[in-house]
Amino acid sequence: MNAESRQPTDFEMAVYDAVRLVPAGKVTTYGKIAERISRGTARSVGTALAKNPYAPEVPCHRVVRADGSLGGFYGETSGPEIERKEKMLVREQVPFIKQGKVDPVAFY
DNA sequence: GTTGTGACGGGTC
DNA sequence: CGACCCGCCACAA
Repeated sequence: MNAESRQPTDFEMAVYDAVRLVPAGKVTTYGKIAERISRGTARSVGTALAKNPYAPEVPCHRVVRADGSLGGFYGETSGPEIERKEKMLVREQVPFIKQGKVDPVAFY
């Protein structure tokens, strides 16, 4: 195994586990994940997902920011990956207020 | 133990 | 609306 890759910590495992519980057609926020696992905050959750070694096994694309913006995808805060993320959500019938913004009613 | 970084959140201007 | 600032927690060097 490469020295660059490391094993996920208990906190990160808890984050990935919580994200897996998010059903298709719904989204959740980084803060909600933090509250659900009762560990850390949106910051730490975002950092953990950024390293997400379980993608796409873990539907990290269903995790968005509290303001409805998509946040990031595959370590990219913007770019073609983000557009792909939005496409995936639309494909799962997730309601959008406008391009790049998810409807808060879809928050799980 | 200290410092810097990050896919955040809320508040202020 | 956007831009800016501060606080928050977890992690690596």
